[in-house]
Amino acid sequence: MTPTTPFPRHLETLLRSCCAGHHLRPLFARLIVAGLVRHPLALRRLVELLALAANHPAAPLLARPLSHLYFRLAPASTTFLYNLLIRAFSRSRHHPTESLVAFSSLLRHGGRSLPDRFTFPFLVKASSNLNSPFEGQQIHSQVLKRGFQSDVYVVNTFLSMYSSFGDLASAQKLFDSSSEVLDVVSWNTIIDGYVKSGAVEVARRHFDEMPVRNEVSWSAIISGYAGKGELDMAQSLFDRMPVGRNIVTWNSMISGFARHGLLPLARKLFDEMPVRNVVSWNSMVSGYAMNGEMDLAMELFDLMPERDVVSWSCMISGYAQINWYMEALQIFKRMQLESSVKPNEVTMVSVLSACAHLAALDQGKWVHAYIDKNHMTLDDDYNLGAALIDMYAKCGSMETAVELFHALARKNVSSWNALITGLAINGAAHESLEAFERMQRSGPKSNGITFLGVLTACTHGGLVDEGRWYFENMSKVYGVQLEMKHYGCIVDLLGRAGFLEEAEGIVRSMPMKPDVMVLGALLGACRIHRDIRIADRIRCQVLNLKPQQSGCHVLLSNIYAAAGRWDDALEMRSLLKQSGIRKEPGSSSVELDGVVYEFVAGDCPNPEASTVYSWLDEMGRKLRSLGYLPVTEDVLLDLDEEDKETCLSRHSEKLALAFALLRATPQSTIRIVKNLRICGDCHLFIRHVSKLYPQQILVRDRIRFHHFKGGFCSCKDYW
DNA sequence: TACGTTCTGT
Repeated sequence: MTPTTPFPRHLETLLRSCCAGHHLRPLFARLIVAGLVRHPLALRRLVELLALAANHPAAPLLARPLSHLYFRLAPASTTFLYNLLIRAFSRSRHHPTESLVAFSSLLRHGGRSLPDRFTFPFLVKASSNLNSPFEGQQIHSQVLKRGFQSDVYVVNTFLSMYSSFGDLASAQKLFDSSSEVLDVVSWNTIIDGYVKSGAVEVARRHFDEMPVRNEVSWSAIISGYAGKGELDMAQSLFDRMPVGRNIVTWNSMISGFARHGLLPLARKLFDEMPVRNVVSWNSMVSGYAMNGEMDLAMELFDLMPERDVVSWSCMISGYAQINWYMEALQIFKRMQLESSVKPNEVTMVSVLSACAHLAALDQGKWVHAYIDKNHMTLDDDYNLGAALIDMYAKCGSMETAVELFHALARKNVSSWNALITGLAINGAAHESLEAFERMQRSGPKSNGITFLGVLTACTHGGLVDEGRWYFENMSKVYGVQLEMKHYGCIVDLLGRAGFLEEAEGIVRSMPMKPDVMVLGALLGACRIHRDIRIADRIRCQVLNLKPQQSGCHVLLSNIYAAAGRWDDALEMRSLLKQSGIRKEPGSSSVELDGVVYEFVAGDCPNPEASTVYSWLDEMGRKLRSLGYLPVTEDVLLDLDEEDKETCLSRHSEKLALAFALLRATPQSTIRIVKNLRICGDCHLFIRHVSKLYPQQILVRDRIRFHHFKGGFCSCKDYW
């Protein structure tokens, strides 16, 4: 069949007008019936359509059957068509593997068609997307067999591939053995490879040695120094660039300054630069966001002439990082309402994290549906799967989280970690440890975060011996290095269980200086067990901490207050005041019909206030007649008993509970999230309330979950 | 068809 074979006009029109959607299959059927499916015109258009299909939302459904259909026709096709196909799939987020399948089909069935110099770059792109060094090496050996070693395009392609895998040894080997053909792109590629793997000095040696430099060489080495925080060096290279500085070098400098907290310098460059693009704006906005300066970030964001998905993601993750989760979700909402920019995987990870922290299950489910509808993959490098598991776990829907985990095609460390941690915070300590053991047998190697989950499980289950064992064997048996956070966990575990001296011993023998979390865990234990001696002993260390985090000072003050040492308590408070730090106010949130409502202690938003207060008062009376006695010993102000009770009855979690119960249907589950730890009285109160109401009540505090039902709590009153 | 800048979290 040749291009001159007549092709019916109506089929040709159909072929041209067909777009990569569901019409492809019927079109195929008609071509087969007409005996024209191998016609060069049909094949060419077919591959173009496949190329479209590869990025089409329906691609996961279409791409595979279509490509298989295509392979049946393979003997008739040319290298050119194969390359089109390979390129189509190499760009596909969903099926980069199909590229490799197409390649091996070309090798097997290509007949006289052989891979050419254009075949390999696409293949390499696919294998980089797959993060598959093995396939990459296979392809490289094919290249060597077919004598492309003197083609500089092909060489550069593989240099870039090895660099992207972080395999600088192979890259360097190829570089050295290709010295005849190297061009400036080869040099730039290997320089960037070293920069990306953190070896700026090696990159610099190549940079100094290279015969000819272009703008890209300069921006690569500058971004190397800027990214590492060697900003003086970056600046001096930037100042003496012989070829014209371009936007990319300016942007590298801005982001270098910004990500190392030198915001005024970054801003100065940003203001001075002659032309800005969206990346310049994003670098500046993300600099502010990364450093917690969300007001400035927002100010600039609002001024942006155009915003892309990165701009929006910066703002969302920025708010999430300073724990302003409601604001993060609001920005996401704004993104959907006022822009045509589509969220990507990174956006979704940040949004899910915000939903998780707010226990905003309805919104989390919406995001899940969106991810499915847009065929985002759950097991890629962004760990969307882990983010979803984490979201469901933190919303108390552990069953869904577990189902999701099992449904994941590829499970990596993050997915296992999300499962283990999820089970741990939901009080399923044994299941969590079982999951960990399964992971050892048949899963990926565990990392530091895995052990945070394991130790958390032990803490919440009161499994002191197990916790000790895992802590002691973490590095010996599992080869995972102990970090500050693990010390925090073990101190919490031992302290909570009453082994305060042992916990204190660990704090004293730590190889690093204990941080807020570690000392806070010990102080928390002192508070639970009313141990004022240890609190006194570590008081100095606490006061030496950077005062930014008020948590420890507040805890100390509370410990003194609980022991009746009001003077010491006041001293702590005034210390806090002097340094201008404010205690993080207790707040709780609850989601109803997809809307998150937030409550601060003693302050219920109108118009519900009076109903909420009278419900609480009435409930307090009712419960007291059923045996509930307010736990006033945790009230840390110097008040008389009655005032203490009033103070308790306005705690934020009680306000949220009242608000939710007043509106909820009997079938609903009430999810309350508190930013601090639930207090003893609220815990007791809610346990009693759960006897009177059919709804399942979940309270997630800073530490863990409490599932209340029928007068009991899943934590068995141990927390 | 190959090289440089911006966004994830546990």
